[in-house]
This record gives sequence, structure tokens and C-alpha cells, in this order.
Amino acid sequence: MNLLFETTLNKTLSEIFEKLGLDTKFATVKVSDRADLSDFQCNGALALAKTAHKNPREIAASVATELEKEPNIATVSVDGPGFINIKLKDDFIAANMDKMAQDERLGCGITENPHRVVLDYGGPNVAKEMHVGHLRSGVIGESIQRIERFVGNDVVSDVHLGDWGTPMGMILAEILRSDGTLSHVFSYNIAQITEFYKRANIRCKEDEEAKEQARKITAALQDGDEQYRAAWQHLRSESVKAIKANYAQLDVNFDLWWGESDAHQTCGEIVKIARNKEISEVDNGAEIIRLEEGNKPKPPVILIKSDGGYTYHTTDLATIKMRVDQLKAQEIVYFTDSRQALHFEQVFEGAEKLGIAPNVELKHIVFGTVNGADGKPFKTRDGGVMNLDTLIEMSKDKVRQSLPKAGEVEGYGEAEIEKLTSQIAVAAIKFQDLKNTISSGYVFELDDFAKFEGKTGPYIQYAIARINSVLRKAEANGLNVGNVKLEAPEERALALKLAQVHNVVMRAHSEKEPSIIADYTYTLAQQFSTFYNACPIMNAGDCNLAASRLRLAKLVRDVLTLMLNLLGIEAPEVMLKA
RNA sequence: GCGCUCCUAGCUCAGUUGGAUAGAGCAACAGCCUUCUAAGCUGUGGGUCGGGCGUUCGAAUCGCCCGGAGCGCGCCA
Repeated sequence: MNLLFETTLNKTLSEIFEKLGLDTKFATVKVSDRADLSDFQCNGALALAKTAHKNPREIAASVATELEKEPNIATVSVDGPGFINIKLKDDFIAANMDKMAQDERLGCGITENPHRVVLDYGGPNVAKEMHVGHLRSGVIGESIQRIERFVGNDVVSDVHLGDWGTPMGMILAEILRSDGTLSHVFSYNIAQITEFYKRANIRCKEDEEAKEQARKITAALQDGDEQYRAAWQHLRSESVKAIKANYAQLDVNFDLWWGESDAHQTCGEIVKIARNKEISEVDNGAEIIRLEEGNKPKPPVILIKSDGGYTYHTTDLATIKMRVDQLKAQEIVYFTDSRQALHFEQVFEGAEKLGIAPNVELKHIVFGTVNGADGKPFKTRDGGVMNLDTLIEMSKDKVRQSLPKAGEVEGYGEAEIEKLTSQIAVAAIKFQDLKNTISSGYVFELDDFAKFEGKTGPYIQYAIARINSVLRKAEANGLNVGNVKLEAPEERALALKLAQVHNVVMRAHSEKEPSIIADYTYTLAQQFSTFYNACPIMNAGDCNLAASRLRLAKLVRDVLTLMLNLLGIEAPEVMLKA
């Protein structure tokens, strides 16, 4: 089933272009920039005029003449320098809404070549508290995971824990320095572990000897020293517990909880492959793979440090090998901030040279850092970064102010109110992040994460709740949905907006860009609100009209709910008021 | 020093890859609850798209130069 107007129009245009001897490459329409003039526009004549050395208006006119014969097209006009403006017949649009309402995927198609894609996001570190800087990777990754699954890909997501580097040695060294032994380690909780890490971090920055000690312990740990391993295991599991709790609040999920440590065994294989292929060399005591520098200097991949340890280049390469061999990955996508761009260029080039991921697409989706008002990575006033927990609590507190207290509304006790609070607060936080283009980064405005008006998650939840309320009333009055009939301009605009959903999802999928969905979801909710204010549903007067509007409203509800789901945001049944 | 990314309304951001009159949200102002949830709707003001030159019938978008910001540049991850 194809419910997409663009596809239909592109096909007819293609036939017309072919018939007229025009390059069909330009036979495409897009949603009109001028809603006052048309539903769709084709700019092909303008582009074509250049190569064909013809007047664009003439080309456009000949295409328009053919288009006018199409039964589903109401009007065609050539405007300006050669824009072809197309308006569809109301009945055609309406019939498509009826079909869309009966399709369980709401008119959304699936990808042409379903394959297995491994997603690497989150990447939290052991012994470090999760702060607002960790928000983006998790929230974006979760959304992409859902989008990829929805379009038919087979997804495996991996949190890829930072559990194996020098920080592990640093924290063990710090504990030893303070306790003289590792025997107390097993009683330490996450707060204590984090404290040790903070102190270790400060110490190693100014004390070269401490740093050296940390490196030694790291090496011993990686070599399999039993005492270190046991202690490390505890640090790791305490951290994972805390990280899981954090992600659970945000509904961020992973199939695998692999970490850098899991790649350790395979690191040796990577080195072996490099040596067999004779692409590695020893330089200043380290074993490296030199990379083509092209127009810019590119540092080499370092497989083995001069102290004998592996680097994050090696673990990332080993991880790629594991994902290809064990998980049968056909595409691997990483989500990190832009500071790691060079790192992944190096790793991908290394993987290419090693031949460990033949025919596997390796992608690094870069997102901008979360910045403070000064344009630098976000810090709170006291210089630290804000905990994720604190952010969520703050947003929840704000939500509570607009909700009734437990027991004030029938059926809404402590648990129900708390759930609603969390759903709304998390929607506010996640949407605030997801509405931004991922590549560009954004300025962190604390207040925005506890805002529920305008372009926010709760605004969309509210639209859904209002529709639910209408649907409940309709059911109580025995009114059902019926065939769509478009009369008011608000109905027509809403229907055209609904018809865009497939395109929006596919674009978000191919660009790995959830903000495309966030933006659409918001504008759809907005169009609905306009419609809702202008067109009474239950009190439409005519019961066929009421049934038509009810179907449109329900369709909006379903599309909005699906879109929020793809963003990783829940839609509560109701939005109560204090 | 070299490289990457960015500069659009008072603030935060879009702008579907070169098209028509550059759009939202917030903030400001003026209206709208005896009718389906006002977390809403309607309207107003606000711009030499950092600056300059160029390519083009046509530039926020492409190229060059200048100014400003952020990030990254072999043994931290």
C-alpha cells in the first residue's frame, strides 16, 4: 500500500517527462513552500532549463498541460520563473486518509534492504557519575534504535562501557593509597567509588608519580592480576547498577552491556593481523599503523603503547571485529560528540587496512557538545557538571506543581500520579534534547528542561490527551469514526500534514536524525490544535461530519503516539490538572 | 602552526542539499474559556542570514578572502 502523495506524483511526473523527452531525474515534487498556491511543487523545469537551453516556463507549461489530465489533480499552474504548482482533489486526499486509518503502520513503509545494524551509544564510564553530558548519546541512540527497528532493520544495541582504561588503574591506586589494601573495596557503593575516582583524577593531573603508579596497576589488571581483577569487578558491577538505574529513568535500553574489557582478548588478534599483513611498525617503542595523511596530518593508529598496553584504538578495532564476527553486523553506527571525530576516522581507516570489516558500513554520527551560555561544554555555577538525577528531579518538581495531589482525582493515587509526573518530566527532557539537530550541538538552558509550553514534549502529550478525551466522549455517546470528508481548510491542511509521515520517518532513518521526527511531531500537534479550535468534533452538527473529524483526530492521535514512541517518549492517556 | 565544525529575530534554534515573500519556540504586546482539557488558540511588532568579493537567470545554501567562536591534533579514553 502506498499512501504517499509524493510517490504517486513523482511516478506520473516521471512518465510525463519521459514522454516529453525530458530528463526524469528532475521529475520530483516536494511539499509546497507556498501553501497558499499549492499542495506540492515541482522545480524540475528550472533545473532543466539550464542544460536544455530552453525557457523554463515553456518546459513547465508543457508538463502542466499533461498533469492537468490526471484524475486526482484539481489544479495545476505555472508560476514565477517556472514553478509547477499542483493541488490535489479533496476527495483523493480524503480517501487516502481512510486508507491510512486502516493501515496498522499508518502508511509508513519499510526500508528496501533490511540488514543487521549494531548501534553503539551511551558509552558511560565506570566510576563516573552520569551527568547532563551523557544525556545526548543515550537519548539519541535510543531514538535511532527505535527508528531503525521500525523501518525493518535488525538492531543490536551495545552500551559499550568505558571499563578498561587507565582510569581503572587510577581508582585502584587511589583506594590503595587511602586504605593500604583492596579488602574494603567490596563494601564501597557508587557514591564512595565516585569520590575515589574524583580524588584520583585530581592527583594524577598534578602528580606524575601517581600517574605512573596508575599505569602500572592498569597493566597488571589487564594482564589478569587476580586481586585487581576482583576489585575491578566490584567497581564495575556497582557502576553498572547505578548506570542502569539512570537509563531506566530515561527509558534508554540496550541489548548488550559489553564493555571495552570484553574486547581485550581480541586485541591480540588485531595485532597479529596487523603483523601478518605487515601494516604495523614500531616507532618510539610503540607499535603503530601509519595512515595516509592526504591533505591533513593524521596521527597513526597506536596498537600497543611503549609500556606494552593496548590503546582505545586497539579495543575499538577489536570490538569491530567482534561485532562483525559474532554479531554479523552489516552496519555499525557510533554516536559520540564531535571531539572524537578524528579518533573514529583513524579507527575506520585502520579497520579498512586490517580488512576486519569487509562490506560493513562504519559510520560515526557526530553530535555537538552540550554547551553552557559561554559556548563551552556545560558546567554548573560551582564548576561541576549537573547530575542526570538532579536534572530529572528538577523537572519532576516542576511537573508536580501543575498536577493534582495523589487522591484528589479518582483513580489517581500515589503510584499513578508519580508515573504521570515521570512521563511528563522525561518527555520534557528528552524532547528538549531531540528537537535539536544532532550534528550542531546546543546551549544547555536549565529552565528549558522544565518547560511545558510551546515546542516541548508535554505540548505533544497534551494534544494526545485531548484527543483521547474526545474519543472517550464519542464512545460514551455511541459515535464512531467514518469516512473522511474535507470541508474546512483546517481539515485539509491537517490531512496533508498526516500524509507526510512516511517521508518523515524515512528521512529520519536515512539521515540518522531524530530531530526531523521531533519537528514533524510538533508541527502536526500544532496543526491539530488549530483544527481542534476551529472545527468542533462532537458538536459538528452533522453526524457524518462528526464521524469524519473523529477519524482525523484519531489518526492524529495514532501518528503522534507512534512518533513519540520513535523518539523514546511515552504518551499518557490523560493530562490531569491541579 | 595545521585541521574540523560553526556564526540566521533580543534569546535558543529550523531552513528537506541552488528557487517564490528566510520560518518556529521563548520573551514582548493585543485579543479568545456559559461548547469536545487555556500545558491551548488567534493576531502584532521584531532580520543588510558575521563582513566583503565572486559563480549563477536566481545564494542563508556553492567558491575565495577577512573577522569572531568552539573543538581536535601518536602512546588519556
